[in-house]
Amino acid sequence: MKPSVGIRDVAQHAGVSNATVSNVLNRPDVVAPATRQRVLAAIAQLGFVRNESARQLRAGRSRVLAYVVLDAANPFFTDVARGVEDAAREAGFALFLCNSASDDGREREYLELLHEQRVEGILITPVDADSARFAELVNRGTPVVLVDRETTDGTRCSVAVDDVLGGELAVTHLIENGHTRIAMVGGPMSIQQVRDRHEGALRALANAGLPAGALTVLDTKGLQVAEGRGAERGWLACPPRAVPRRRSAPTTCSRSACCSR
Amino acid sequence: MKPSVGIRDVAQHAGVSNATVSNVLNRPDVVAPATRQRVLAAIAQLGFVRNESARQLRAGRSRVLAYVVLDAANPFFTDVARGVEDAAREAGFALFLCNSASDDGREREYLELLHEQRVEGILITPVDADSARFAELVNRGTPVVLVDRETTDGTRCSVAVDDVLGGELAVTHLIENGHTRIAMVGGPMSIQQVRDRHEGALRALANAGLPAGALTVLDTKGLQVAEGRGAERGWLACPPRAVPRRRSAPTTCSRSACCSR
DNA sequence: TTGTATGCGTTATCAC
DNA sequence: GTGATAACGCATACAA
Repeated sequence: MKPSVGIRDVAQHAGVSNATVSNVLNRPDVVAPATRQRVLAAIAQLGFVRNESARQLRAGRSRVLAYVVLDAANPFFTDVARGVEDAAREAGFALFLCNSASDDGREREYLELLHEQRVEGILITPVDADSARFAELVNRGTPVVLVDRETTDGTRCSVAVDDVLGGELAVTHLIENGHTRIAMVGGPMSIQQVRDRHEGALRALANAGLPAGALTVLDTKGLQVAEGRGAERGWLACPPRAVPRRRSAPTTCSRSACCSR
Repeated sequence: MKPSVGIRDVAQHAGVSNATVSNVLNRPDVVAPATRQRVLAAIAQLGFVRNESARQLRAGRSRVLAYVVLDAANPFFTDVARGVEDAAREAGFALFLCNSASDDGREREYLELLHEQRVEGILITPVDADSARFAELVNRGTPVVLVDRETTDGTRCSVAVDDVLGGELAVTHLIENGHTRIAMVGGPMSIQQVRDRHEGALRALANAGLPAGALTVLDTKGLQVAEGRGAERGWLACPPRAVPRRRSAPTTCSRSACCSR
């Protein structure tokens, strides 16, 4: 266990000042190529690793985002997480995943932790979208985005799949292929997303001038009667790939009807 | 966006010194109940949230662990993650989940980030268990535990399911119930875990004095031929519940043969 | 029991 | 292009 090598050690080893080392770390272009090489060599040789705590304390920023998922075992959320991660990476941010496991206490603890860590932003699929907790964070200056959830007053940032549009697209597709007797398999209707898809399906029928009776709804009550882990966790196997982008232009998901979340 | 309220603001608002505030935060027992209440009130009123960067910089510790999973969408890993999280919580640590997505580059980036963050310990199911990366971390003083993987020289810490024992238990169970013609459905044999289970199955037969021929192996080549997301991700649906504890006393998993990882 | 003073490792502002 | 130096916010001896 090496006695933590700092920026000063590197500086000394390279025969420069600590400021120069900091510069090759943060603004490599401002330091002479020769010295830069020397410093980089010293860094490699000493195995220096920048202390983020100190950096963050001084610099203010953290280059870290967090996504608090409702259930790390739900494929929907892991898919979204994957997309979030990709986007974060591209923007030069790292992503920490936290699993509230649908537990309000855990969620609170994680948000507190993330707040203390001063992460740059938080994505969350909350246990309760209307929780007062988010206001505090936002007031402190930490952006919070609700994922696949909305506050009832619609006052907070959120991204979500447009399930109405999803249902509409699916049924429109069938209609365009000449089908006139269509079944919607899904449920239970107590789930907002399922209701939305149903609404979309009906809208598609209306658009095509078909009677509402053309749609047979098969309520699977999936979440209640299915057995095994899936049911326990509140989902059934399904492979949606689309990841929501922003509120104003929701991504459509042609398979939206397959996933409970 | 409030102008970040610090420990000094709290102190002033409570009419005490910053040291006292720090004490009620870290050693509440050492400060007089009256002042403690006053400080706590000030904290609540001002909405003070301790800056972990500063705390960590000064204190050295971070109270954060990390688990780098190979595939956040694989139920096996989410199950393990859940167990890790529970244990971490109980010990007063928070857990950050990172998803390498079986990508060596991502894994490297996350380890670097975690190193910079000076997390207290790292659990990881690595892309390559023999990677030289772990030595660096361990040298620096960050404990690293391999999950469900081992180095070929067995030199590094690891926790893993004892698949040999799993296979043995499963087949022994069948034998004890009077079965003599047994089939093992699983594969491909190129996977270490599958081979281990097979070995365990054979051992069970031997123990019972049955010929090896009593076991029919049905190699499903699951990971290669299965279609859809599961295959893509390298797993098939399965519900193991057991979580490995420590190396010396591996948890048995009666369903171990159902999950590829 | 509480206050004063110092330093953690880094970044940023200046002179040089 | 580079070096000295002052914060950042908190924890902790040590003094009061």
